[in-house]
Amino acid sequence: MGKQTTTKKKLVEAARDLFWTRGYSNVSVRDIAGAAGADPALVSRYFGGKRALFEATLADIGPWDALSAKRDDLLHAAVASFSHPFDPQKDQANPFTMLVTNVIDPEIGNDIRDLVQTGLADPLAERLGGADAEDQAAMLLAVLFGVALMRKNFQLPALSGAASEDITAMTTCLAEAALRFGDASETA
Amino acid sequence: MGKQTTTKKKLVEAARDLFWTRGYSNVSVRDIAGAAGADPALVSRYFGGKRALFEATLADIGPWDALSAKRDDLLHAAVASFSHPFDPQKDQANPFTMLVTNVIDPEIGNDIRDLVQTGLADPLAERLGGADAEDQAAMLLAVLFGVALMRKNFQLPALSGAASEDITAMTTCLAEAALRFGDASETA
DNA sequence: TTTGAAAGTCAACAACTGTTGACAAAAAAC
DNA sequence: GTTTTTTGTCAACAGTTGTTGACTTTCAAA
Repeated sequence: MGKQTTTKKKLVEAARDLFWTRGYSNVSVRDIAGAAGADPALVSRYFGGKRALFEATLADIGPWDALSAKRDDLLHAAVASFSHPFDPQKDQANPFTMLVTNVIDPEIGNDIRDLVQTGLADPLAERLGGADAEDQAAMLLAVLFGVALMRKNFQLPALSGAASEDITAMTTCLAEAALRFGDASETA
Repeated sequence: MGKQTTTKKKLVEAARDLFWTRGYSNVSVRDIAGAAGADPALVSRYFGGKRALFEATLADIGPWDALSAKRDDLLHAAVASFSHPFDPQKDQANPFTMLVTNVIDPEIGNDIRDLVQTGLADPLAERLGGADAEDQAAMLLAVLFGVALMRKNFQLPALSGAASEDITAMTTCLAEAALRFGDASETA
């Protein structure tokens, strides 16, 4: 178990690859089946439908690992997590980029919003603590998602082509600025 | 002329309202025609097709007004432009939010990328000047688009509900940080 | 070898998409 | 008042979508 690549698993991987980069409603069941070398009918048979296949795509996304980092490494880990692909071997899209690509969708948009709120914004705010934690979390996410948007979606050559260390440095600097808002009375 | 609301103009306004908020491929010609109180066939007849109607939607977007602001007001104008609706009377979506909502689209995505590059990033970099102008422009846009993304697409309550002055202040502060990258030798 | 469940294939369905051509109504030109 | 142009309506088209049911193949258990 776990090592064999069944047709079911092939479908999930093809679905992740396509859904996460092109967006849910821009990918057809036939596209996925074709990429997986399987029959379109198997999607409904195995998962119960297109929607359920997308949710299967989200199943093995763990909690945001940056949240469990030490206080000093929190920013570094957060910035890094936004540029690592989900499966480095297959160079699959980043889960955070996936969120940006699928919020707009009329069918799954609300699920994505919930995911961002309860999986990123809320725990981050709690982790930061303080009176203005919510604002700080929102602005930090704005910086992280903003840079990801420029790179992956708008594909600005200044960021797409640049060395990733430079981008990381600049992003980290902006992220630090985002955490300086509000309470100057940040005590223990 | 210009005052009467012909069916053609109604179609463009309905198309702008829907395309800009829901995204190009998530809106059908019948949706637009229904919202405009017109027949779906008129879209092809008047504009030549769905795609052309979308482009008609972009027609009367002027150049980025922040670029023509004085140096000291540049940031303030830039931040403000990202939160003003296109048509205040109709509370229509913001052109910058429209860009985020439509980059993903397989049909018009490339046009949107071109628009961001040649209409925002390039002129902004030229306006800023200096060796690292491209990086600064990219990071400034990342901040602006990031905050817009949090508000309009992810709809974080921390930003959606907050007083717009507070958001403006925080955004401006981050935008200033984005312009501090690279050349410490910023001379005239 | 026979049985029976699991895995996969194929054609077809209803719903929706953008677009077109034939037609009717209205307005303008003469 | 008649013609002509504009403006709008309607039904239908071909293509794509997700999904279903009937069927065949695979393959392990008896």
